[in-house]
Amino acid sequence: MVDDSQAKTSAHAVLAAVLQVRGGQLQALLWQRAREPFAGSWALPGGALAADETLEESMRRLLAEKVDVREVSHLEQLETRSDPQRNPKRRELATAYLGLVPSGLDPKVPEDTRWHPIDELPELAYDHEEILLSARERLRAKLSYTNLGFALAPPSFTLAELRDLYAAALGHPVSATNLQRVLLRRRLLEDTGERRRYGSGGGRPATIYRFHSCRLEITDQFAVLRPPTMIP
Amino acid sequence: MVDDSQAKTSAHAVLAAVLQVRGGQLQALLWQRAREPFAGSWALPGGALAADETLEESMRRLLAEKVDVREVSHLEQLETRSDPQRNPKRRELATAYLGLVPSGLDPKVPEDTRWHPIDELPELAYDHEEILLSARERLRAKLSYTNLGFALAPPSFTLAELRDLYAAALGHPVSATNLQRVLLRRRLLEDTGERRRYGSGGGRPATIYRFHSCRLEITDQFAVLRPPTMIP
DNA sequence: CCAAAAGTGTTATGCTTACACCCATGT
DNA sequence: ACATGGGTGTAAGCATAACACTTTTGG
Repeated sequence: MVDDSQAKTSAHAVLAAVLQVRGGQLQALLWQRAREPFAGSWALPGGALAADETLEESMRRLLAEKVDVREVSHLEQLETRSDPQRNPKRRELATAYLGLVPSGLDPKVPEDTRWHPIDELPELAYDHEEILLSARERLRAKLSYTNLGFALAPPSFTLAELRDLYAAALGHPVSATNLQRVLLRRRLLEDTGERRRYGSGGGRPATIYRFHSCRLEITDQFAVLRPPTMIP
Repeated sequence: MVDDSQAKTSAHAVLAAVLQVRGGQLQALLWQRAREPFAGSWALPGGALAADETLEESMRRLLAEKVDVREVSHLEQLETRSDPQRNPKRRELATAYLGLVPSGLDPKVPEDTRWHPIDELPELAYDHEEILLSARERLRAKLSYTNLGFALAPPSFTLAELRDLYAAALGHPVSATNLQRVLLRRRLLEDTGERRRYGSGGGRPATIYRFHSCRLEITDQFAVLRPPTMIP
């Protein structure tokens, strides 16, 4: 039971699926392993949990070696992987996180580290491909029912830009018209009052928006089976 | 200087928030601690992860000491807790699971173990109250957009019975009329062809239904920002 | 015939998509 | 003027909530 004075111990790693929309594609931050096991394969950033850290503190510390942590706009725990075979060298649990970096930033990364479009992944080490794909699922779901878009977008943006971010993350075309209506109705977006002209060629200047809040909020409480309305 | 490539190790526990609707209330399975720390407080069932198990295998093994595991209709990972202070005696990570037991069963449980209505919890040990409440949130959300009801319901049931289960789990009144429409539209329920009469007194015999599937399925793909319909 | 419980019909509402149309700007 | 992209108006579709009404049983 819990009080077994004999504490079982095991190595514990943290891993991050760090995602960013770059060049119109959803991309993941990966580093290439030089040593066995999985030499040559690509891996998620991460490392070992230290003695007096929480998992999230550990994740932020380790991520700092790859990207400027201040540039990570959102970090949330995904799942803890525990297959005894997942690491061929030793028993190791790994807790995976989803990290997001706003579009437009280009953090300096180490030599062995690169962004990879999530649709054309190289050979990945361990169970990292599964983790990456489940991170993408989580992102897609939360884009629909929370304000998580703030974590993909720069501080301010036009609707066309935001539409491209959503389309890249969701993997399907998104209509700027309808995106605007949904996000305004939910009061996720604010008009900054500014306007921006597109590069060359004509066109009406676009309204520049920002997200009203940059903390995760559930904005579309699951519609179904909601409590009865109390207004008589 | 310590070689950092050596794996950090820490004790790892698994914990289950086991929920069941009994007597019209959502209840949680808890056992009362006899020893320090938290002697007298109530705790979630769980224990230490063994060397060659996955977390889920470990969870099922430890749960078997409390309830017949065959009676657990659903088990899913929630979250891994890692606050270094969460266990005052030693550093310990804990991975929490949500377990569900169908209504109507009454598994034999040990002396120190009892069901508690989740609305009137006793003093709980460690961070177990937080875990329990987040388990309830997860259950409530998934009842709305998946077929998870199968895990709360007996093999067959009338709509009035199912309505009571949903109401207990969701914590608000549910209309049998509308529940029927939603679940039939989504093809979650099947008519068994049988009918059942209520105890004494009149009343039309109710149709007996069963869930079409007893594996978790997402039935209400988040409505918003879905891909454009391809039908011209 | 009446009470009780189950189930169906109907309407209203709200959110979303689709698409046509109008607006503002550069060349 | 006209091309280009931004934004609004509007209608249609669909799922759900609310509630009245019908059906089926027992007494």
